[in-house]
Amino acid sequence: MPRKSARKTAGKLPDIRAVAAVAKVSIATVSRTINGSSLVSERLSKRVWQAIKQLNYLPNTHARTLVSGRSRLLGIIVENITNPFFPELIQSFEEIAVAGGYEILVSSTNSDPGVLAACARRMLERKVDGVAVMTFGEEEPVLDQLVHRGVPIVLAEFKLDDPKASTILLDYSTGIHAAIRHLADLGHRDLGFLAGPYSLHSAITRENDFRAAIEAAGLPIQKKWIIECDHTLKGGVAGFEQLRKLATHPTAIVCSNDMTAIGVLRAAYMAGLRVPQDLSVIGLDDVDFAEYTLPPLTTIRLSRTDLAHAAFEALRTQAEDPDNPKMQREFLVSTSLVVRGSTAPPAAVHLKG
Amino acid sequence: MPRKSARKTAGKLPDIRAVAAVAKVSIATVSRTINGSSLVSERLSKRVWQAIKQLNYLPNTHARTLVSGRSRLLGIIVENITNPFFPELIQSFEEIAVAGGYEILVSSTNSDPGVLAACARRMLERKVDGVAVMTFGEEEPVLDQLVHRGVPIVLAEFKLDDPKASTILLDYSTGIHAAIRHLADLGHRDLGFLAGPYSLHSAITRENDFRAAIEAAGLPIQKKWIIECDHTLKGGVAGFEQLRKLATHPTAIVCSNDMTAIGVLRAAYMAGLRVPQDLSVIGLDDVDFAEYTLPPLTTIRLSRTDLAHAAFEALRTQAEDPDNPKMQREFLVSTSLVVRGSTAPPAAVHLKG
DNA sequence: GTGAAAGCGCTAACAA
DNA sequence: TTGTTAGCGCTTTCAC
Repeated sequence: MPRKSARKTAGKLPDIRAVAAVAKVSIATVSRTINGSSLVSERLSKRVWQAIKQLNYLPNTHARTLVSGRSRLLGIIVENITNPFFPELIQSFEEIAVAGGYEILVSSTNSDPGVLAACARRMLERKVDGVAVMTFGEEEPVLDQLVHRGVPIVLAEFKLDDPKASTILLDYSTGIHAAIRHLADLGHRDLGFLAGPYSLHSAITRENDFRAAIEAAGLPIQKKWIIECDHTLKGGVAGFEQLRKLATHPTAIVCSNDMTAIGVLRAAYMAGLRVPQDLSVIGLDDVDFAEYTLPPLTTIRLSRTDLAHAAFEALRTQAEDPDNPKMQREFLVSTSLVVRGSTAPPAAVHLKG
Repeated sequence: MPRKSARKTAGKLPDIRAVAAVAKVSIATVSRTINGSSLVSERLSKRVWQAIKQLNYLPNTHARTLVSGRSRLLGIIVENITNPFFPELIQSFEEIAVAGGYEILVSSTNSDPGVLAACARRMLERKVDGVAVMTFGEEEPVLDQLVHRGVPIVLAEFKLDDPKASTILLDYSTGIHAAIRHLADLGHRDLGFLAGPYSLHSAITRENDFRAAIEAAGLPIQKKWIIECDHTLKGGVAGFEQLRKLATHPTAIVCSNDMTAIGVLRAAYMAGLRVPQDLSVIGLDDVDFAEYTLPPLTTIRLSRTDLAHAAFEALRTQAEDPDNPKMQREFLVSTSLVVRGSTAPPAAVHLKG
């Protein structure tokens, strides 16, 4: 038996040449067929597809990327995959990207700039066609790396003056105003706010919108009732306890995200306070979980699907149509109030326990 | 100005040739330096690293993969990224993989075999060095694709007779026995079990271990108190409601996972039942969340870190040392009981509400 | 419409 | 120890 044949049967995966041989065409025709070029006659195209099926051929993306310069890989960097908001976002992003013919590379930074830089570097090595930076802050140093190499990026809540960078603006204001109005209508006047870590743009924007909404509602702002937390369950517990130590207490607490709110629910329970009778609580995000807390959480919904769509769209247009002069570079995602069981009219007992 | 220089300044990324030119060595030496070959003299190595830094050079992984045949990419396919268990697993897996010089490709199938097949195909195209299939069931059809192409895989709770396939056995038994003993010691005799979907190996194993533990504790098994749910919050609620409709009720419910248990907590609350006074509840997984439910959930811990470690180790050894005859192909991850606030001695009122 | 051939950026075998 | 060179599997001119 000739050597060549022996080697073939020995398990080498079929390549484009093998397909070409079986279909009795050139490798160029195989390539064109796979890539849907209109220049291939139906007759040959049919033969090629048949050969592909017969050999169970899978194109090698690395070879493809090497010559075409496009990897069809999109990076998504999130702040903390352990916060349910992000898996839900990743899930949407993956679905949309895969439907669009892309693969995704996921990284979670835990708000560590070093980790973030390493992620960016790895994504650069993998020649991603774009990166969605969903860290909501601390991204500036990394941006340079990415932008400098001409990789399209999309950021949340942060504008960058570079043609390759897009921004998704989050309109928290609508949802937060609705929340404050809801509370005011219920009769609350004393509102606290458990903020996210100030290192995040989102945390700052949310707090500002809270303050603006309070003023718009004609209510007083109590600075000591605005406390920086860290967007985690534990942080929510800690924030609540800090609030409790004060001489006076709010009758309702708005939280910068759902995790914080769920932490508050827990801490209030431990302190013997009933939600919503003794204390009203509002979250932000509307993670899947929010519907199942005790009591079900009233919260401000931020659609992961919308966010994922905007991120993908921004990246796709940048990657596939980079020279379009009137490309959309700003996207807006809105928020809305979802009323559930954690809000009610205020009672006499305020955080007293 | 010569054309070449103009082109360079025009933004082409530095390649290995550029580094070689700056360092005044051959490209082979650059390659050796990057790959830590011991054959490079310190003098040249230093020059090369300096040139790399100066040019801000990043090796092209696709070119590397193409010639070396190794992508340093590991796939991880999970059942449902929306179940907090999985993000925590992915997080661990990513950390370990990155530390080991690998990148990961994440996919979530939502228990859809079609999606799973598509994932596997995409991973094959990307030439992953291995795949961790953490779907706990329904993986057989896909296995063929992967195994047939010689890609190392690691499965949870499913043995495959192929030299490239490893298995992680989960010892639920220890944790479940401890849980039943805990309940028995508290005085419970009437125990229910909300199972996972029977399409998952894990669900079946867990239920079997529950039955075995009940018998071992000398307690009666009530078949009607064993109900198939689906490992989701909603499923937990539904399972509880089904249980409530029965003529008699268990005083304690063990759940196949934490999501189910949290659903039960929610449903019990809605039904006016107090946990743990009126009903004891035990989960399985010990997701981060479990500590923050109301009341904090007593649960059987399954370490994500251990699981991630085992998966990575299995894949790494298969990828890097495939011919080692005495390679470990079975790994064991254990479970243990974590007692928190959702269990207490039984009261007279049983699920009556 | 189709094919031949030139690389994409890198590793590894072989020479020196 | 270092350099030269032949591809890895594919896309994309450029001829025909």
